[in-house]
Amino acid sequence: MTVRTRFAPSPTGYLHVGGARTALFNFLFARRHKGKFILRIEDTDAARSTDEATKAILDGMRWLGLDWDEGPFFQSAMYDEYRRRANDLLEARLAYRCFCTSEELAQRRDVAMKEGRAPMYDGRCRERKDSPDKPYAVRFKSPLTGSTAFKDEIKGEITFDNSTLEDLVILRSDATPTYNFCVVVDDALMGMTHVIRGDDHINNTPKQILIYKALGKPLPIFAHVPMILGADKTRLSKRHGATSVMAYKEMGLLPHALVNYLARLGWSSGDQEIFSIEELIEKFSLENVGKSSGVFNPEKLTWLNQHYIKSSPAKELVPLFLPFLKELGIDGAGDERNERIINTLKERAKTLKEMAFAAAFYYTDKVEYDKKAADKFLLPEAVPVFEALRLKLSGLKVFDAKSIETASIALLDEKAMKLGALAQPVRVALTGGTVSPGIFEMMEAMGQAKTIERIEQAEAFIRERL
RNA sequence: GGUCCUAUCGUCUAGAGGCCUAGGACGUGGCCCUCUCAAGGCCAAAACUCGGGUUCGAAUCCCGAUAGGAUCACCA
Repeated sequence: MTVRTRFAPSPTGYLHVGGARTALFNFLFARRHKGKFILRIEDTDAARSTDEATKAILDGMRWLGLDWDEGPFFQSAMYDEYRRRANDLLEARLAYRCFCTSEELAQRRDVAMKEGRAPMYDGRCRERKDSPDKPYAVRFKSPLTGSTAFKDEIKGEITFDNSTLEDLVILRSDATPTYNFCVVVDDALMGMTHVIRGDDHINNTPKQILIYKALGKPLPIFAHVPMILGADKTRLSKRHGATSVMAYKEMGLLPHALVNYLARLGWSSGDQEIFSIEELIEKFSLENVGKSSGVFNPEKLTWLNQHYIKSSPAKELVPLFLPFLKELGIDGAGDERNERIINTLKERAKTLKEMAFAAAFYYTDKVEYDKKAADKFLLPEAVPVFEALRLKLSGLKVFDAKSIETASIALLDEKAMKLGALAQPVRVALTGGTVSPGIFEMMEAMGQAKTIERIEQAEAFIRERL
């Protein structure tokens, strides 16, 4: 039997990191077993579901590279099917009509809570023979005795006493189906072999198993993935910083960095930290998913991002980098220096956004000098050095880091200077500040004409200040 | 409150009864390298929640306590 997994978000907001990890695990598991990964949108809550949310989720999935093989399917398009199945259960007396109103139910719940009892539906409509001409909901008839157990692929054997399971509503009084029913009908009809989802669904599982049985459908294998927590060990939320997948895109993260991070949050393969997507697919297994919840750690994510920026060819980084440059008002598209520029910055940028920020000086016409930097390094005694350097540089036929370095060292020898005495003033002349890539590689990336022009500008600046 | 799940460095984790003086990674501190900043290299501090069993032997198995978390809708 070919493996079929699914990711089934409800379109009530953006794709958050928890959902993304669930999607990733489903994706990896399906790919690992050469199966299918299906996307299904659970939009049975008409009031809270939006098209924007659906689009945001799809965008997030695509950005992460979690390609689905079938779907997206929408539950809202399958209402007739759910109703048909609910009626089948009604006819088979595996479900019944409940005429209690929401108000009555709420009131009984309050009383139960007050008296310290479990706020469960008391089943009073279970054996009703009359059928008043009133609106009704359809309730699933849950067994009163015995227990329901399943073997979770991650958590192991889990058992529930049926007496703790209530008769849940499967069709509301407006004839719309409810979640626990839809999931089962869909997963059964779509032939899911593995249901991999957050462990907040563990408590729903026995109810769903009972419905599978009532429907006469085979059970899938269940795997409940632990939650992702914030630094204070409570459920991850906006309080803990960005939770939206796309927010990480905007911060300048590489999608694979997030994928790698998410994969390692709750899953491991020995001591390995860095995984290509192929390795993830090859090595992923449910048995290596941990049982306990994990804290989302932005620092480690950043480290991975830095790692991938560092090790990606500049060529691949260019198209990802340009939009961030654009945000700074710089259109770098088509600049043939882009790859060289990125190469000078790759090792010192944690994010693409940071990289764009650090790269801005390469593209501007004139640098603005940082006050402190200029005061310290753009001094009169630098002028003759700048002039000499300029002369050397303009004589270079090949303007690469190596030649520039050779020429510069020669100059230092002539002037009996140390490199340190040259580097900082040049750095300020070229970038306006005191922090930058190494000056030789930087000059190469900047280009001969522009480098010389900047040194001239610095000389002019110093003269003006005299 | 009922039910369910979980418990190794601050964090992510390795660990499938002796290979554990508990390993790796992020972060932190120190040193080295060095034209600034990074990157890199080396070193360091840092954990088996507690209590009972089982066993010749337990981080690993069992029970209990404690602590966290999840869930209890005509939401998904």
